[in-house]
Amino acid sequence: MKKDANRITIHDIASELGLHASTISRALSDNPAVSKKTRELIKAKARELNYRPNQMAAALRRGRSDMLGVIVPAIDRNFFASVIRGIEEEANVAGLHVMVCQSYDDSERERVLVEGLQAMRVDGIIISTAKDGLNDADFFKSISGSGTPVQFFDNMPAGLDAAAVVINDRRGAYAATKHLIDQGRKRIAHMRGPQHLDIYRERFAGYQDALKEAGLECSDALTVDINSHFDNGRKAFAHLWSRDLKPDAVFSASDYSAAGAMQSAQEHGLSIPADVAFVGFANEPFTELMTPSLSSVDQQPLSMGRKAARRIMRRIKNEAVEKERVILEPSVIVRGSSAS
Amino acid sequence: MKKDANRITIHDIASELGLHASTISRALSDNPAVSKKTRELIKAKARELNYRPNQMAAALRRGRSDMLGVIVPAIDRNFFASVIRGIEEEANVAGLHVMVCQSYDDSERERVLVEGLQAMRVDGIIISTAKDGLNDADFFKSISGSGTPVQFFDNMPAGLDAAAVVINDRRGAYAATKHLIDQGRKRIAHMRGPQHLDIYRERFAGYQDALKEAGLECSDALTVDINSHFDNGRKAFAHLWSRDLKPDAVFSASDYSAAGAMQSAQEHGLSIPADVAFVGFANEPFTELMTPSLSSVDQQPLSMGRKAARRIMRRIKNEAVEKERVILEPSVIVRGSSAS
DNA sequence: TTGTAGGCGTTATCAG
DNA sequence: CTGATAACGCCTACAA
Repeated sequence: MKKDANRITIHDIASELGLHASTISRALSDNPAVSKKTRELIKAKARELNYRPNQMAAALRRGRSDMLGVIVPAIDRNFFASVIRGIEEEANVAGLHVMVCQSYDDSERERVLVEGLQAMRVDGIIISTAKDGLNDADFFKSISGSGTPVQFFDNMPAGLDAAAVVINDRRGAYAATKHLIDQGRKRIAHMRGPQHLDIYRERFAGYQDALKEAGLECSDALTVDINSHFDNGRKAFAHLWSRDLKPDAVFSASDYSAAGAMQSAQEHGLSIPADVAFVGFANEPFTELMTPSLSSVDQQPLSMGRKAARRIMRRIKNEAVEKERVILEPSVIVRGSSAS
Repeated sequence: MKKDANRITIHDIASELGLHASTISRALSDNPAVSKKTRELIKAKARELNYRPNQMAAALRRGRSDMLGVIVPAIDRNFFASVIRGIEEEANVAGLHVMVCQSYDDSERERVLVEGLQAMRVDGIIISTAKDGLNDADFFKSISGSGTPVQFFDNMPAGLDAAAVVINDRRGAYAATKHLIDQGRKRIAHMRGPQHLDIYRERFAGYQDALKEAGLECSDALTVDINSHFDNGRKAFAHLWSRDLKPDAVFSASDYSAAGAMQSAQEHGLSIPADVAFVGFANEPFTELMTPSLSSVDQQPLSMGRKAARRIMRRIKNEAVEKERVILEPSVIVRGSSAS
């Protein structure tokens, strides 16, 4: 019975060839000090024995793991999946592995994940923090002070001066609202995300910017709170529509809520976009599949992931602490829900 | 300047307390041999120094990493995201970490990922294989013969006798088709996935089963090949509709293709489900958001993930090689696209 | 060009 | 109950 490949070490190869383990190590890492002949001999034997280098041992010895940890609230949101794809693209060419973890928007779990990744000695952590409002800037300060570089993207704890790649949420919201104004809408409602989070406060502010600029009223009666879920958006629209001041357009800080709202509007017998126009946020793929298709704000997730990866990889190499924020510009994708 | 938490070891704690490293190790792993007093002292000091155990060193020493590797084609398909959630639920209670990787349906990349996970000495690999038809049963045989337990789910290389959790694709397809027949449909088309993959052959077979049972013809003119993408589904329907024999129902092996097909049907001025009814496969969340909402076959992804995790964890503990297949029963979710 | 030795941070086994 | 020691598999000065 052949020995398990997992258990085969450079020593096994060494003894089979009458060489020393250090030579094997050198040959396998293409150290020019070893002669071409023996190197090829060694590589052939390694293949024959189905040898797999033990990454943990190597990592322990070298002091780095060549692993990047990524923490996102949930991988089934296309935004996060795309960011991860961007990260992987960059990391893979640099020979780094990517460990993806989900916080499920639970800050407690998030802490456990961060500590777990640190325990694995990942070379760096890329994270969009949980949106339950319970995460703690101090915790992240202590982490980045602890030797593991942390790179934020999208969402991050308020009041933290750290490396981040974000989009200009305010401008995105402004542009979305402006687009609705340009379509002649006068009573534009906003379904806004949790206001304890920067990104949603910014989106609310951008919405207000556009209204003010156009001299439109910015009434509480046109604002409703949502939590990014479909059913919630449905209820939010019903709520909005039950008030005296009926909107002729809705800008939602979330595609999911916008989708729910659209469905509710249709159930109210409203025609879209004639009676009410809709714009969402995140440009999830399903927005294209709806009838009518849902306009949305694109957040450049791929580019966000690539930039985040590049930046943290630079920091890993330089040991430098670069704290700037990279700010990407979003764009409004106009579809059937807001244009005839 | 405080030492980086990442660099703090049990030796640092030991010297600060005038104890030996082995005592620290025991205390931190709650070994009852150490006195309550010193244990608490040690734990306090560990917290104070912000100590993080080095998982790699521990893994190296113990011979296991407490990590599970998961490889899926893409994480942004809700089916896979849900399976992963199921896996995480089970793994986390057992104290295992989950490393998620994406093959992007590229068998070459998949091999690299498998080897990478082996190099990390993950305790086991859970995988749904790439659908490019280039994966190699022999490769996986050699892997599972190499000491790393491999647990398949959903898709796997043909002709491989290995542990797997799958759904009864044939029954799912049968039930979906039967549902359409029960709605009085006579010319039911099938948009079928790549026939080099077991799962899609099974779905095709289930479709044929239902037709035969009902005495309906199973014509080539009602079959069209798809690749699970939206645009492709669109073209597929246009193609189908350009033929002489027009279908009055479509069963698609993929939700994405079904969605594209529905859009194409609407562009042809057809009314759904009156003129043509649709049923997809996978029960992606967007199916509910469409107008009309798309009927689909649910694959029990959560349960699939949980079962896969439980089974591989059993194998890891027992060192036993259990090769049975677990087969889950799918169910048809009837929505507006196929019922009035 | 190859061999030797030491150590990365833990844990398991022996002693004491 | 605690201390000493060796080993997990690899890498890297340094020596030969």
